[in-house]
Amino acid sequence: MHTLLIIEDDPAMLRGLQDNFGFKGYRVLIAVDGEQGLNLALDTRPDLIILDIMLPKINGYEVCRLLRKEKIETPIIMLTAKGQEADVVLGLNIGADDYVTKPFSIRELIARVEAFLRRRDDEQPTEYHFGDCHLDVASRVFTRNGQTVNLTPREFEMLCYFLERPGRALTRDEILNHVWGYSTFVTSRSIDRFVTTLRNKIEPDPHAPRFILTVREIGYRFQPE
Amino acid sequence: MHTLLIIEDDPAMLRGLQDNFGFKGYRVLIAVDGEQGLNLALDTRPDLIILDIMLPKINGYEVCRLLRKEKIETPIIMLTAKGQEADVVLGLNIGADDYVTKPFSIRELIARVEAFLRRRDDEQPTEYHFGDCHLDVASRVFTRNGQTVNLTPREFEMLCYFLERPGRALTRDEILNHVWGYSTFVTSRSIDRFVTTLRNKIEPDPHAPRFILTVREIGYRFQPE
DNA sequence: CACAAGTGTTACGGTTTTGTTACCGTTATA
DNA sequence: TATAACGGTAACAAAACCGTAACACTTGTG
Repeated sequence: MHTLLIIEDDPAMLRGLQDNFGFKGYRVLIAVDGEQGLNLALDTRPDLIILDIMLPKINGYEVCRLLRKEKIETPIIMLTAKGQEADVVLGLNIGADDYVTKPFSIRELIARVEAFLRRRDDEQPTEYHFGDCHLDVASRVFTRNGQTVNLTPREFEMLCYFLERPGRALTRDEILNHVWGYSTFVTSRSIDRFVTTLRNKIEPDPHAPRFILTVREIGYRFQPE
Repeated sequence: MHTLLIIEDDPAMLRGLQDNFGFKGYRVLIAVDGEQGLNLALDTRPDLIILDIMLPKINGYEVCRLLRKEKIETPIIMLTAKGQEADVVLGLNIGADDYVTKPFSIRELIARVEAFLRRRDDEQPTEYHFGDCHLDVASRVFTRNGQTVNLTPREFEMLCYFLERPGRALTRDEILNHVWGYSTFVTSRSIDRFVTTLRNKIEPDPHAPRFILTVREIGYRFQPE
């Protein structure tokens, strides 16, 4: 499931977008001003951001610029009012990926959103290989040496999360947020436990891990081949 | 040959559409108000619906919504007058597949219609085999070992849905949306119940399922051979 | 009307999964 | 080397999850 962040202060517009995308099966997060939007984007790392330009507190351009400054590369579609063509150019320079001019057809917006996500999905494969392991996200099947090995839901999510970010040290907080969700009260020690069980299932030698490496004081890092 | 249903009250427009699509070799059904259109759609199950928004008796939005509520997944292309779009369409979860804004070029409309029909034809096989089972979608007949076995409507829809997406883990929400429709309040536990009865009808050993596999926390997966 | 078939909910029970805790070895630091 | 912080892991209790039988409700039919 994809997560969208919509940053928009007009209640009617917001409601419409929220309903339509919700109906389409997206998880929709909303923010009604720039500051809130910025924080939410940083915390939750949505798959795509729909960003109005006219916003209280921090305007859309600024939000966009700050996000890019933080190396957030999430696709951003900006909503511009009619006649702001010059702004469009500005927006694209700032790092937005696309813009849609109000009033727009919801179909068109949905089409563009889906185009981005499809592209992203193509880039982010639904299959991963490492060692003698193979993980198919769509069918949720994990095999090792051709034998399917059962991963529990948590284990599966965690492995996916690692595989999506190979080579990066992931903090326990990041892992918690992505695997457990944004509002749990789970101890970070639980992560360690799951890492152990995961290692038992995927590592050639679980006591001398080769794929899931510990980063002391930080968390873990998935090291491809 | 494909059947089109055109729901449109303006005689001139209707005439034009009817002629053009007739000329292109489609079977064209027409309705001049929402009520008639709705009934015709339910009775005849056309391959695609062209639906005007401004209609006597029941307006286009409502027709669209009611059709979706009845789990009719026929592609619907809506004809909107200029300026009707953003606000109204945004606020409603109507479920149309495409919009064309009047005035439009008939060529464009034809192109879109054909795009939908082509896509649909590519996607939809009408027969499936697995194990000693055979399902014929068109005639709605299911046989096992040559013996026809009665599937209830719900069971049938669900099996079809599984067969259309072999090997993929389907979430309960996806199943609900496709088998029960988009606006029901059916508990996802009901899915489980139907899976049980389906398994009893199609599995060699219902207690150790081979085709309909459980994907914990997610839903089910149909595993071909 | 009685009856049968289909559908959706509920509740029970077995199984799996999950989160915490405690104990222990390892590592960084003074 | 002593100490403290940190991560690995076994064990356990609680929770979540799914299969399924039982029941109630609706609808269609003779």
